[in-house]
Amino acid sequence: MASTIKDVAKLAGVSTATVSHVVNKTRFVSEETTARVNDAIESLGYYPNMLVRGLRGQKTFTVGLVLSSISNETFGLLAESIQKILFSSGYNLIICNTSYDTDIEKEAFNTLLMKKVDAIIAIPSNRQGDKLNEIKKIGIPIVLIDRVIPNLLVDTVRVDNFKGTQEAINHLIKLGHRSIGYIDRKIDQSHSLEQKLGYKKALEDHEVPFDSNNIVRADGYDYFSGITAVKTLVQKNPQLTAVFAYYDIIALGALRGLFEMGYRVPEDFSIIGYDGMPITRVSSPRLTTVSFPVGRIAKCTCDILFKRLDREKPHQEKEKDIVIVPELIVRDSTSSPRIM
Amino acid sequence: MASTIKDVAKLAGVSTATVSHVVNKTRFVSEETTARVNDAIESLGYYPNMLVRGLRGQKTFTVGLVLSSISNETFGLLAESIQKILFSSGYNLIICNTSYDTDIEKEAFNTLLMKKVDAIIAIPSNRQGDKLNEIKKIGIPIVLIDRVIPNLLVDTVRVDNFKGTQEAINHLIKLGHRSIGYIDRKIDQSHSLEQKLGYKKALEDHEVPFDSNNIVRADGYDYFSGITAVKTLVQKNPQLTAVFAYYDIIALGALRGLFEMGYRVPEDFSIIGYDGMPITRVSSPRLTTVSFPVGRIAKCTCDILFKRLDREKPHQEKEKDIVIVPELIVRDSTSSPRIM
DNA sequence: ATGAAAGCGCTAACAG
DNA sequence: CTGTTAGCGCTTTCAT
Repeated sequence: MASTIKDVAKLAGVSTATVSHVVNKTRFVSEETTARVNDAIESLGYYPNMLVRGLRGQKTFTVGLVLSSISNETFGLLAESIQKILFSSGYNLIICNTSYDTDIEKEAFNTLLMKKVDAIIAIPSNRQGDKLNEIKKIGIPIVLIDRVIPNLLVDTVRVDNFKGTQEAINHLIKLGHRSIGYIDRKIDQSHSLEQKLGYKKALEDHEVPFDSNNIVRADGYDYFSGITAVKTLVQKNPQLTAVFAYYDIIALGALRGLFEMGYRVPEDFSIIGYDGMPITRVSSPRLTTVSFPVGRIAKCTCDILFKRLDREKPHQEKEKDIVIVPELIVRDSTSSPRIM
Repeated sequence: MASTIKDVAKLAGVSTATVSHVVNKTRFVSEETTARVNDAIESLGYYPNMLVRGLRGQKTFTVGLVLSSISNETFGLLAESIQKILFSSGYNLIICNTSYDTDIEKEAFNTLLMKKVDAIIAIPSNRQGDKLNEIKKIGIPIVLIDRVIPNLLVDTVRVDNFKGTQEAINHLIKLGHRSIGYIDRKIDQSHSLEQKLGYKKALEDHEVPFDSNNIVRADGYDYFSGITAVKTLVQKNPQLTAVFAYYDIIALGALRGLFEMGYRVPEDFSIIGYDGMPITRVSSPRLTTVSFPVGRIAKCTCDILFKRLDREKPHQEKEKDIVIVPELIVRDSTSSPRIM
């Protein structure tokens, strides 16, 4: 039912070559012929097939994005920023949610390869080294966001989670906290390991002894996991006066958990989250957090991508490793501890 | 650099037909040959080109999704649900954010047509009737979510926003409120008009006079627009004791605005939002709202899609019009008004 | 100023 | 059990 270049050519009484040239303005066609062709296009509802175009001319103008979950507000914002930038340059985005499942993730990469995307952007799990290396060998540009994978040399835009967390903990220590809990990710990822290192460094710098009992792992990535985690933590260590969570949603859960346990925040307990999600402005008290600079990340990522996509020899250049330093956003969930 | 079926055929010493049949298991190939082909595939890193496959066999296994903004948590959740269902059936999703811009929206539809998607899912603005009619004529299945467009007969999965809002207002009236503000959308859309009708009906049923002064429009679709809107509204009408907002984020802004004006919620003022976003569980007080049943919507949408995509004559069947009734979620932002 | 035709990667009908 | 080949929609030389 959808019409093709042939239909247009026939109706306009010209060759397919002429139609092609009218559509792409790629060589001169007389005004009269152009008009006839355009009329035919209009009346047939002809839309050129970009996929076939990519067959000869290489590019498909499609980019794949692989991440765990787009309903995570931060990732949603990031995906949206990237999509907008790409779209305004004529590219489309195929988004694949992996739901934190390594098999789905691998399948996602495979599908994108079969869809012949021009490039892949990923926030992958750390088990995907082999697949990513394979993709790199095939010659598809890849940009990793906020992840570092051992033995994999690809373009990377990452957030300095070490510094981000360090600053957050510094803030707590300066306020007078000495017993600072830490809610960690269920399964280690490069970014969460960086965070933990930042936590340790801040303690060390201020000669606060590190105590592994102050660390718990949240069961999941949602609000309720945060509630459970903070309760476990505080029951184990009643002397804690503050807690850092690796992710805002978990921190908001912790806020709720503490509320349910009868603590007031920030009077009795301080909380810091991580990612600077818009939602943290809405909680009560508003959450102190560390920004995940979505806009800058999207921009850097697309800049790298465009460079790789435009050049003849996209792999001549050395791999980029852009590091973005996040900022501490101090709000109302942190204050000095009460004198006991 | 990416290898093709020819490369594989050459390396395995067979014809391209054989490779194709091995890949698609579409006719018997001897064990030995199969092994040779698979070895070649492996060592070349061959990924079949799905786009070209679609050239002959019709389908591209790609579906387009057009909506205003995927960073809206509700839409993010919806996009994610849809993506997951489609992916598990072998389809990919191209997501286009329109940023509430009609021109971008039109461009998005055009691009999807050129990408030869098998179907389009959209939550469009109400100005897109012509374009959608054109798409329908071309023969691409379309499913509209939560929007009704005049003079356009296509499959639709919609939420009964009339009933949803009616119930919300009923709830307020039963609590004893008589002076109920209404924060409306900046620009009318079918769903917001339905909401307003539900508001009016509830008032009418309880013989509460309708007063157009109780309605304001929020400037934008964000938190801060909610703050401004509620302030305008309350300054104009100090006798109000409750307010309904067409969208949770606006309601959360209203919550903040009232707080800044010195009102306590729900003691001095009741608020109801709309969409049942996860974020509404986190505010303080937790927001009473009307659920937008994302899971059911995604399921229905994909069911319709699969039916259209599987049949030989996908347009024989009559257009579906599925209506989903949302539920009122009563939480802590509503209570009886104080006796003046 | 325009057309004819080869070829991109793949599938499927036909041939053997 | 496997190969040959036409053709899908389009671009791009080459020709006129």
